[in-house]
Amino acid sequence: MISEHSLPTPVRVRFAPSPTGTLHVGSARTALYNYLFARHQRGIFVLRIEDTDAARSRQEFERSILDDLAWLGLEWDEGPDKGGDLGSYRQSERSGAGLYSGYARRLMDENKAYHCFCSQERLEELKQECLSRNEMPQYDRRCGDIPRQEAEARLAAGEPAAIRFRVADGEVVVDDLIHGRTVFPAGVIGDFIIVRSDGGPSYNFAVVVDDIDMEITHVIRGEDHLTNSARQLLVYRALAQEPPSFAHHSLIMGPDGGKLSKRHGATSVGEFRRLGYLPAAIINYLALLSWAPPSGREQMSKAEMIKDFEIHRVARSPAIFDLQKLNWLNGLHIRDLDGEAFHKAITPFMGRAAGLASEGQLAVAEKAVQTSLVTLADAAGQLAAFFDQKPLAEAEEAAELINAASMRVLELALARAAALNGAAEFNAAGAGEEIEAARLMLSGLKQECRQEEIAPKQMYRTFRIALTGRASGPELPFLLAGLARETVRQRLEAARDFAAARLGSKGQAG
RNA sequence: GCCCCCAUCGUCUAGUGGCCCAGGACACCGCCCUUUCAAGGCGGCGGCGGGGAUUCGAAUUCCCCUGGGGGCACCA
Repeated sequence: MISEHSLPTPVRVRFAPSPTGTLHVGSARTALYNYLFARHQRGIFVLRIEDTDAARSRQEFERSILDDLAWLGLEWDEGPDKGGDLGSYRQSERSGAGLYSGYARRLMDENKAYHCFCSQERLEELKQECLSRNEMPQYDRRCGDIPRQEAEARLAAGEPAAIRFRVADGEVVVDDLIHGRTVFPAGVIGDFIIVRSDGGPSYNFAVVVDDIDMEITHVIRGEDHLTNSARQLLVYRALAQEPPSFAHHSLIMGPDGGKLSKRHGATSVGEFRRLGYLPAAIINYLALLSWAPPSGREQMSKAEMIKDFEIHRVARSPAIFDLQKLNWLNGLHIRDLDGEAFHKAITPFMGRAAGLASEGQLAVAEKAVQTSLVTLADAAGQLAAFFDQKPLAEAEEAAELINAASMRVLELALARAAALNGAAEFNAAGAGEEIEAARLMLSGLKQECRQEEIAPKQMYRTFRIALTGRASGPELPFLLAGLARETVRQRLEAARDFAAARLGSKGQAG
């Protein structure tokens, strides 16, 4: 038994997205598992861009994928923007440098690959034939026995040709770190293309060459690649190279059990970012989607995940994406942020509040919402009380102000409000003290009301409605500290006058 | 259709033959705390897909069925 610590080769893993779209949460999870595995083993995490599909690849997608990965905190050690000793990390550049052709020539020379001149149309017919015979579609090897000289001649004459890998009979065993041993009969695989007729390497070929050149030791990717792994294993064998270890994790499903797609809501990292999710919560949730540490802990920091992550503990079955649990974790991580970090995180979501408010007011508002947010984007709604007072005449709740007790509360409150500092008069550093002062003022007022036999509940409710025109919102001490002293006075007076007017007319009518 | 993978509460999971008439978390419901809404605390509801076999004993091993997922490109 060899212990992990005595493994001679340093672990090298890679995340290899193709820049044909933005970073999906499924891909992000693949990246995360690679990252956690690498960091746990003190290995190297490589980022490689698989852009051999020139028609679909776009520069802007590459940039956005890099952005999202960085935002998630999955730093890579080698990559297209960072460089590294083992070559270019963009397949298009590697192809341009001729890195694949040498390997392809070698396979040709050893008769392990051959030129295929079949047309797209013939291939399509072949597929339909197989299907109609209830067989797994595969190439019939028509070009497999064309003599080398004849092939060269046709090539020289300008006939387009792809290069196919000759799949030998037998079986292919994928030894998987998560699934264990799975066996594919080679017969069902069929000779696959390794070099397209345009000269570019196909996926299954480029990946193997890159992984060899980049000395990748472990390939961690989604289960949708299981059959690709079988093909790639064949290429390693043909090239007489030691293959890496494989691990295929399950895929993420939508709530209805089907493939996770846009109709289920947000699916890309960028969308979650804009919706107000914290990167810490996203990677925490994604990790939990099919992995659990021995401790059973749910909320974890990145460092804790790195410490505990072990690939063999990743579950084998598909996992359904559960937004509610992500929401729960997001709330926990928001609450865990210290003042400065929360300020940084929430600022982009403060909307017009940021421009409207003083530094002191902003500081109070932030303290007021941090304990109750699910997403950062929820802040705007919760902050409305600070900035949009519903006119009392329009507020249904204002009816509760029209009675003697409420009037009395407003009088007493008005008398004490003068002693308060409003947020216009202090800065962020003083926010805590002012909130405390507001708390004190409220408890004094409560005592006073008690003596006059007014229930605290009524006092608080009256106060709240008078200040905001609403029955719910941030805690009163925050509201009091967060509004300018002058605003507090005006609103209390307006409420008193409002109530007095209705009470008076009511009296006259009766 | 063929090949491969998977199968514990609604959801994510713990569980590697006896510690499990199955534990935790989210969600849901109730109670408590409380100036509102949250948060927090406490409690409740709820599951080993079915059938065989092995065994003194099976969620755990094997087989079959069923169900779900993935793959079957000159896409990655």
